[in-house]
Amino acid sequence: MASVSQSKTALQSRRRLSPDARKDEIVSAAVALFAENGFDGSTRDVARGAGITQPLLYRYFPNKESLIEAVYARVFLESWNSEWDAMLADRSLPVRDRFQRFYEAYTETVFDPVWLRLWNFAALRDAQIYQWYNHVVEEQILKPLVRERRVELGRDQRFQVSRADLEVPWLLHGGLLHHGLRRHVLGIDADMGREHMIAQALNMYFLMTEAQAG
Amino acid sequence: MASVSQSKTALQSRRRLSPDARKDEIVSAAVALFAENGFDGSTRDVARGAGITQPLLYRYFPNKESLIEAVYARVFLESWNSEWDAMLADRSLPVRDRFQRFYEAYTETVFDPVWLRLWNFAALRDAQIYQWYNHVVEEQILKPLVRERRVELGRDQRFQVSRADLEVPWLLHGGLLHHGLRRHVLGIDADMGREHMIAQALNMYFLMTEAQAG
DNA sequence: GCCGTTATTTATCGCATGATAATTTTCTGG
DNA sequence: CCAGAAAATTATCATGCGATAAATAACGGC
Repeated sequence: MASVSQSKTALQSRRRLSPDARKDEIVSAAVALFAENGFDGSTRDVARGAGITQPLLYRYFPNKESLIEAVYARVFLESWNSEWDAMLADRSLPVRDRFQRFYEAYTETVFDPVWLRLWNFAALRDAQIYQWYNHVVEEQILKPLVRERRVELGRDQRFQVSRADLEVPWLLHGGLLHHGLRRHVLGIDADMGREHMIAQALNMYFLMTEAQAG
Repeated sequence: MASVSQSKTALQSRRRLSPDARKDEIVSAAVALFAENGFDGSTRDVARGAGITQPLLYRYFPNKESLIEAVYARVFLESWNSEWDAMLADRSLPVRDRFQRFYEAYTETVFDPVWLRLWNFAALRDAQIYQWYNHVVEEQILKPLVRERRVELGRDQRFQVSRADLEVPWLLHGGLLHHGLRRHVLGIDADMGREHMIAQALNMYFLMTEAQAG
């Protein structure tokens, strides 16, 4: 019955992919499953999602932990868009506009339920990745915000950005992230308020820095 | 060997507690374990923490899910301190002072690693408890903030507090919670900045409402 | 078109899990 | 002080888990 064997091929996906392609599919399945069920999701369910048998997974990852690390890499390491750096540095626009645009793009990535859930699961099980990503946020987003705002206000730029300078930016950045989770868990409709929430956060920062300057 | 039986009694805790007391001990053990390992922590580990055997747990809870619900009740339902309502309503103090005090007390409870971790675990597995608690925060904290601030500014109090009025309060409240998690996961030292962070958040709200008023 | 490399599957292990039934032990009321 | 209610333990089951070894089958190069 060649037809059976063919329909079988058609149904249970093509076998014998290149190692790289197979690995990618496994990671994709793991991302989806772990985002839903947390990192305690089983390797059998990952395999089912990838359309393969469970032991094959162990040809590509020596153990479950290394699969989890691959998920981290896919979702967190690769989530930073290199265009964003240019956006934040573009002094042809006012700081407020730059960061409004940036945060609209950034939250489009970061408010994705998959990203949000994995982020929270990861924070609860692995302090290291949380620490690393917070460092990235601080260096790539919050410190540039403080610096660019100083430039705009014509203030002395010789001083480094201090811990105290970052308190308010962290408060607002955290508030936005919290809003993302809230709106996902509560099922808040579509985009209602995302841009506006960002605008409010920036409003407060600009009001605050203005008050300090004057 | 009566002495052996006695030392045994001393070591492995007294048997035959009253049902209520035993139940409380089980829930306490579950709170500690689930906060650390998430709700996938095993019933055997809960039992070990409570100093009992695992099947006994099933005399007090028909299944694991009902134990989890008991943990929710212990940590979330019972976490609201009734004195707080009085604090927020006490018009002998300026709104800013009232909420500064309140948030210092509130974050003392809510920045407890056990509370923070369980809260995040719960949000990821059970939208309902998250929804319920967010409603409590909105009704008990954020709406009172908006209303009392209106009174202080002598503005029209006939209008209900709208979704838009709550955007900024939510942003700041979320920012504070985020700060709590951050400081726990990153192991930030002691109380450094907690009061100051609260003051900053309130500063921004008051600046914002002042600007809108003027 | 076969042949060997290797991607993939089948079979299986040891262990941990949630849950149940039967047994034992402890405390209390008469 | 002892009898019985019930608190607690021991023994056990079925299932699901991460992981490994052996068998099979698909594809590329000659």
